[in-house]
Amino acid sequence: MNDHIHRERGLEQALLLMQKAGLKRTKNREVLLELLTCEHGPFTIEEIQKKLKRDALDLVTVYRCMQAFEKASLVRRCDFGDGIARFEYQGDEAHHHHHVICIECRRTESLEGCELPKLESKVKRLGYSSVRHSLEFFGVCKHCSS
Amino acid sequence: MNDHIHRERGLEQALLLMQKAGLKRTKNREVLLELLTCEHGPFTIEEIQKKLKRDALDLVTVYRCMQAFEKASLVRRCDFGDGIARFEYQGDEAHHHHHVICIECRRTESLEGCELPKLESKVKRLGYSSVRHSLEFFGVCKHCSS
DNA sequence: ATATGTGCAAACGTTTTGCAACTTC
DNA sequence: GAAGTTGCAAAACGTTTGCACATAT
Repeated sequence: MNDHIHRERGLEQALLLMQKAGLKRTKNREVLLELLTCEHGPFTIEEIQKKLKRDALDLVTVYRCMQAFEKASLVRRCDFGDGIARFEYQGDEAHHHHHVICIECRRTESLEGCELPKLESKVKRLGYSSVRHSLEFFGVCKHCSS
Repeated sequence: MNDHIHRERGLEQALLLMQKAGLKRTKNREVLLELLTCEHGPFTIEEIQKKLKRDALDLVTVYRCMQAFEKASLVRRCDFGDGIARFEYQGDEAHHHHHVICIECRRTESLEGCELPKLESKVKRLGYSSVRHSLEFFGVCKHCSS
């Protein structure tokens, strides 16, 4: 189906971006990028490893690949304030967005849109370069408050 | 001087709030609150302990007090994405604000103002309760970019 | 007198590092 | 064959927990 073809495209594109960044194409990285381009959520390192249990990647390998992917801007690191890093595929269009995190069950949703250019330019006026920001919402979701 | 008197006031008020929250007034907590009401920045646990070296608080004690203070809303926990918790005094007026963090030297500045009520209400419409958000800016500061 | 706070040591969970073997280009 | 990647074991890091002793109300 169309959907299936899109996924293949996404993966091929990711692999291309990866090689353009000087990273070698290995089986491990193929499997990792396949997962990340197909499933959306931000995942912890452990979640990623568990989802790939058939391929039995070492945890350390997942860590190192995520670091490499992050440096290559293939992946975005999300910090939800619980001391566990999460990663999310980030194609060529940056597609900047934020998340809502339930402080009880840690379920997450994506939030489209984000209008805070004022603060951003304030920061630049303060003399900072390479400015980026992270905005996360925390709350108790429907499932947990009932 | 006036400034000095203000500080005393701040500390007395903090101690009052602390006791109102059911926490006992101990020498350790006095010293901690004195530091937190006088100096502004968000501090890591280790920074706090080092600044109080004369009083030689155990690291664990600092951890536990900060937890207690956070629960009592005396202190705000800041997560700057480097896996190290930071704490900042937060008087009775919540005085909501954000920070700019230099991604090289970790120096921080406070940012007044914050207009993102739209996203906040979007989150509430999604069914979340007790919604809070954290917004942090990251960049390379003047000192580091030269 | 009771509940709360403290210091020390030891554990915890996530992440990083060292190194020898292996794979990609 | 040179550079980069992997798995394993071990370390590092910030943080939390258990427990006996001390202190505040």
